[in-house]
Amino acid sequence: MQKPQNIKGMRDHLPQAMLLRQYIINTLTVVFERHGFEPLATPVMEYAETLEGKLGDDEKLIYRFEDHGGRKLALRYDQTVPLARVVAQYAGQLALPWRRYAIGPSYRGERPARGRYREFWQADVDIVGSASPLADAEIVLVLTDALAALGFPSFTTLINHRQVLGGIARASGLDDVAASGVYRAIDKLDKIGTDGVREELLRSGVTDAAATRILEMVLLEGQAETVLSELGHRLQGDERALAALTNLRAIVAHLQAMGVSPERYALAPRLARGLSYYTGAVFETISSHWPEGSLLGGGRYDELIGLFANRQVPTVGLAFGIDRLHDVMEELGLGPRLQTTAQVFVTIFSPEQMAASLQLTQELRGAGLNVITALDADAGLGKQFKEADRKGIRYVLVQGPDDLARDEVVLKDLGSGEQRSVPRAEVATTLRALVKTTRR
RNA sequence: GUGUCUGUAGCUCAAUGGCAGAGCACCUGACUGUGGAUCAGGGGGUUGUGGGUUCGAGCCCCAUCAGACACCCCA
Repeated sequence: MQKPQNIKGMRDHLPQAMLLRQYIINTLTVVFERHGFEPLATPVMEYAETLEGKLGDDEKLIYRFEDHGGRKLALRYDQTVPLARVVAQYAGQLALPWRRYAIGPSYRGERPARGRYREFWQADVDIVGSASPLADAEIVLVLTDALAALGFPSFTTLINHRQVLGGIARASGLDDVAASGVYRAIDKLDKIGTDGVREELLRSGVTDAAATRILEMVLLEGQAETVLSELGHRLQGDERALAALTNLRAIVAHLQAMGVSPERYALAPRLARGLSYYTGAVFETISSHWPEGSLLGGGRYDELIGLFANRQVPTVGLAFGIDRLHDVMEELGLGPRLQTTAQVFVTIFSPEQMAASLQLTQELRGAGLNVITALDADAGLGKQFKEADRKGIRYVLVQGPDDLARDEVVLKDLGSGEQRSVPRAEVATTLRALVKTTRR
């Protein structure tokens, strides 16, 4: 027999982990739908051609293979390119602007590391068919509400614009080729510090004077308005960069109007982001509890859908990393600590009482409780209590001959060790009240 | 993709190139119409896998698979 083993970078999620993952997914779904986003699902496989030519260097990470008919296929690399395909394919059926969300797995053939897997889940939200900065602001609002709903105590969404980066490169006298090295260098600011970035800039052929100018702009921090006006001074004469600043100013104004706390976002000229399809504003949310990388990232990509459709469809969106959210929440103790789905364990006193126990069980299920029974009518109560305890089920019911005669049920709380007799007719309401206060 | 390290029971780890072990967990029993605690017993291993060196390999060498870390990049 072959040794049971996972494929590199692919993980199993056992029940306890799945319960937290499902909580995350459910919470995100509720928040997304509260903002009117609609669900979309697409296959994990696409024609390789669909995914190629959209990602730049990252394409080497795409899983490619042939099916039995020799078709060249690929596993999706993210949920954004499939969205672009869908928008082009169902153009007549979708009323734009369209807010959609998608939660599912994507695949990248990277070397696995902490918070980085070959199969990973993302929760995407996108607003398709709107170039308004209000759409950009709405995406930031949704992510802020979502992380708050999950209970994150501190996080900051960094906001930048592709044309601010472009302006910084141009102001330093760099062509587009040299610029990509600059973006990569400044994106590492938080990691390698000012001196590290300067070193890397010089190494990629930037002059000392240019490096100083770049660093001056990249290091700008503080109130969004201050950063924007400082950048405005330094990027004077660069039409595209100034337009980007106007755009960012509008986004910030909308965020203020929406009531998003100024602590939750920051203008960050250093934010570069990798995916080559971004054209406008870019976002990334960081948490001090997760120094290794971002919890989510996104931005505006006004040209991607045009690669599939005959027209430009401006779109802005972002993707949560479910696996990273999960890891951080586990470390911080956020979310419910559920061990199992069952809330109540109904014992079977003996074969004679089995029917009564099964009937009680169904009744409780009908009342909306999650209930399991023992499967062995001959097992002693001790064994059944132990099963409930090990499963982490808090409430155990016993219905022996004496209880049946009195039309009562014994309810034991394994958390406190206390037990009491409850009239049979009141068991469901009693349990529902208990479960309501103890759950979560 | 590059580099470094790791892999022994379900888990955490021992074992100088010389008989593969401990603690916890698990199973059975003792005790009450009842879990945790205590006591008594028990089951568990092709040392990730495949080769090689050696009288002899968990230990040394090669390959491979998986994991961790740092680059690279990113969710």
